[in-house]
Amino acid sequence: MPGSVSVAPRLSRAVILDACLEIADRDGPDGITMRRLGTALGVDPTAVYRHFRDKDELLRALADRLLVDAAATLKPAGSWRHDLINIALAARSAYLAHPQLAHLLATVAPPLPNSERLTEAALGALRTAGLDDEEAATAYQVFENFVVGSSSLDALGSAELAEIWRRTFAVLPKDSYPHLTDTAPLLYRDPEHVFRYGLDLLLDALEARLQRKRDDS
Amino acid sequence: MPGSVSVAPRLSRAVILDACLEIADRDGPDGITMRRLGTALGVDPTAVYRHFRDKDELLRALADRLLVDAAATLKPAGSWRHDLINIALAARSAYLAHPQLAHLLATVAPPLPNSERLTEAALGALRTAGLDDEEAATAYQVFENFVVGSSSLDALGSAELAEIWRRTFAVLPKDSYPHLTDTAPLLYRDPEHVFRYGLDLLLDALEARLQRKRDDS
DNA sequence: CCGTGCCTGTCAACGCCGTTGACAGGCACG
DNA sequence: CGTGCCTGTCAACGGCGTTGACAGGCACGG
Repeated sequence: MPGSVSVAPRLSRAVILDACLEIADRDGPDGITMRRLGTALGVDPTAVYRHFRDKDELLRALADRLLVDAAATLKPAGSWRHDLINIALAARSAYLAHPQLAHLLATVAPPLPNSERLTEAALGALRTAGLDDEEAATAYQVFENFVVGSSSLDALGSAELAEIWRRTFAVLPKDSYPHLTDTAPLLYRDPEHVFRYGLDLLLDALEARLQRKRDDS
Repeated sequence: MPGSVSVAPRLSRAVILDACLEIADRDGPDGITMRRLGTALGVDPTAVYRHFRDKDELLRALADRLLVDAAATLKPAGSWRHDLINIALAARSAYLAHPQLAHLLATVAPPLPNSERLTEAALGALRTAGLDDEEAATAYQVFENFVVGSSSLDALGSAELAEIWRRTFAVLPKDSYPHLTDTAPLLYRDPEHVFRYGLDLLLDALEARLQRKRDDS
């Protein structure tokens, strides 16, 4: 009786991943459940196992899919600084497009083809800027940690959560927490601005180091 | 029959949290399960609910406990730069002491008293450095994102995982991934060094801004 | 034309999870 | 002595990921 008349139709990795995105956007990341996935697809939950070995592989594929757009928009911008900014913003937008899945991106193990393309571009920018391999590798990891860290933290911090923190801070005793009570209203207001500010700090410092290196020689 | 002779003994929040730490170190973060917790404590799993409303509150308490040591070692070091370095290292060590729980620290909602003490200290350092409230708040968030992001990413990246990434990179086609294949052996080798390098970059940039601001006036 | 075998979806079941509600014993206190 | 709270027990709920046996449809070789 079930699936009786169906002639050609069936699942595919793409269809399943689409359904995952819908569910994640609607129910949050923990809403992605084999059973719900089955219901959403009008299919027995275990049918998914014909296309993905297990939930882990499913989530890995989902993570890589999130980076497709980011990797696609990569174009050299003329200066290493602008290249890095573009890469950072592209990666960040992938994280924030589906905030519920950001943690996934930070967690997941290789291979993640589209992530590799972003890494390549960033490393290229740093090397053409003038850093030797050793320092380029180090600086890249700082860059990655900052972009991935900031973005996934921003993704899981909602406006409500920010409000909770501010309230918590505002209520602290003013004499033992003078700075916190003073600046509480200013915190967690504009993650985008914080991100740009931090990125500028990092790039400024890198430029200064390159300049100093040039002066030395 | 069970618990027959027991006169005084019982659970307490502290004992439960100790057991959580043991389990997490042994079985990973997902190993913290009410049932396993019960077994480890020689007690019915649901007994824990007499001390914590639910697992969420338990994990929040656990997260705050991880920060106790970090908050306890806070001492003004004489310069805002050293203060920030100390705060960063203290927070980082809390994350890395129980790597399995790092993600928890980044995720958990307030109140987290010991986290608030760290925030207060960092904000104080930035304000005494000479930043106005607005910029101090922004810079603090950059600082927080960098420290928390780097540390929790480092915590979940093991030596084996790093090796997997390096291998993945090394195998990529050299003509489309020239930079990645060149520098692959240098990546993910020494997170501690990367962290210090990144921290220095941020602090250098802040110092430069302060200097420029001083020159302007 | 038939038979064989793979591919894909179905179904029932396993063991784990967090959490609830009713229950029971021990202790403190009036 | 009685009362009531505090804490641990127990059975049960629904949901989870995953497995293995099963069934139908299609492609392909004889």
